[in-house]
Amino acid sequence: MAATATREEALQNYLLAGISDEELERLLPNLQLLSLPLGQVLYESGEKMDYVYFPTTAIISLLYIMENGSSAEIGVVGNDGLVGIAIFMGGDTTPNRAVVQSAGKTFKMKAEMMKDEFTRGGRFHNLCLRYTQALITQISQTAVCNRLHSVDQQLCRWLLLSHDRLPSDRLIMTQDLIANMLGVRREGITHAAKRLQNAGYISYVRGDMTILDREGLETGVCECYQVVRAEYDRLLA
Amino acid sequence: MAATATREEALQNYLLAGISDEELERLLPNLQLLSLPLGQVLYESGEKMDYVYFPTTAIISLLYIMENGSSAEIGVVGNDGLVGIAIFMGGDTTPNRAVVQSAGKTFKMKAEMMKDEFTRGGRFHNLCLRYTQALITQISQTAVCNRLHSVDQQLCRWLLLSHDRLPSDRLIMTQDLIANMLGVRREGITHAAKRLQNAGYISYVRGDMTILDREGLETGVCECYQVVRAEYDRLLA
DNA sequence: CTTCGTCTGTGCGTTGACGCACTTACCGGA
DNA sequence: TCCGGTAAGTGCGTCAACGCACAGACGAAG
Repeated sequence: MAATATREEALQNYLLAGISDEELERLLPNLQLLSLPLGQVLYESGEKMDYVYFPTTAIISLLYIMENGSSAEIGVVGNDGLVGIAIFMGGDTTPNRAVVQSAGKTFKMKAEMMKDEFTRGGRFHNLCLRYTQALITQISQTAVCNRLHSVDQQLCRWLLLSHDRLPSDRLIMTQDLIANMLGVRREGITHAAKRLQNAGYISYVRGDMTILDREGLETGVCECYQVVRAEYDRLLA
Repeated sequence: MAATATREEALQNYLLAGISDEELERLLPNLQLLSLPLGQVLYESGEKMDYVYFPTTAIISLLYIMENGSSAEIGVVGNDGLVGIAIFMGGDTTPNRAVVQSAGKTFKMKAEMMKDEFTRGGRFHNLCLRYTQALITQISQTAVCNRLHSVDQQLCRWLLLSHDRLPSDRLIMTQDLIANMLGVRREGITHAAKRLQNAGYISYVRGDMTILDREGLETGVCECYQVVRAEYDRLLA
């Protein structure tokens, strides 16, 4: 199930690919590769984080769960980043749930090892902070988008954010789950997805969605997507 | 206009109050106290940040401005924190505008000095990161609240967040400005504010609002406020 | 005291999203 | 091959928020 990482595998994660050789050598023996099934919960809200995760092909969704059970996504993490920033930011926990949105592989590393390496300073320290700033932009833009834009636009944004982090064009995900992520009705997603399918941008059957025309999706998205994309490119180049 | 800081003045900002004596001694000669008028812009979106600000009695709002001119607040900063996290996070800029929401005083410090002190590690470094995590929670909860809650609830949240950072119970702010912050219609604020005034929680005339009954406001707010409050208390105790 | 500009209040038609109920379509297992 | 469960489609009434238009109401300047 869990195996020590090779260099090539590790480089699939952009953060691990961006640090110095010396740092990577130190981390490699502590990185375990594992497969995550759809729906698995990595952290529960308020729960102490024992591991930090560096996804390669998996996508992780950060959700806030309301007391009444409804939920809304605040951000998404793929091979562009890491799950568990609270470990090095000093809070140890966050009031969010981290759940696997798309099955795939990820590295995990003990929280203590993460803290040690972060404390050394160096490229790893700086890159983690830059990534955190990019994530802040994503969360901020989610807030703005939730306030000002239609479900149609938000679905486009969500599909594009997912596609950026996906190893292929296929996304295994029911409309019901997407609705929970976006914090809207399932029927709202049905309508929006249907429009996108009629336009030829996507196709789907029973929880199996394929992105057919990325550029088409980009014509339907609000500016929020591009703002986030540009910040990720700028900060993690 | 700008004067070097005394120790007592500096302690009005919680971050400055939380660092070691040695660190504070180093910073004091570089802190300038100044008064900020309502509406002043500290940073423009994408603009290089030359200074970091540690508010004492002023309140700063972080806004995203859409291409079409509409806007939405993503977070608010008072004497509990600092404006300009991008300086030490490594990005130097953010796609947000920082604007004075409530006139008052703040310290400012050169970005280079901020980076130097941050790089030393120590309490200051850790406290800045913990503050950043608290801010992330605030932004996240703004996203959730924008998605799931009514204008009435959001106005209560906004008033409580402001009140927490205010030196008195008075808030100089028109309904039109509040609407721009929350990204809703001015009329929506009129209705919500009227209900709160009828309930005896607030009173206002032409841009001069007074909080009369904090506990009353807390009965009308969603859980988002308490989540953010608890994280600030936990992380910055 | 009057005037002008700004802030607040109100009405009304529109709309996007919601809640609910139900149907249709598809898949896998018995 | 049938059947049960799940995913997706649809209709309809409701509601919160929107856009717009306009009417007070207040305050400072002349």
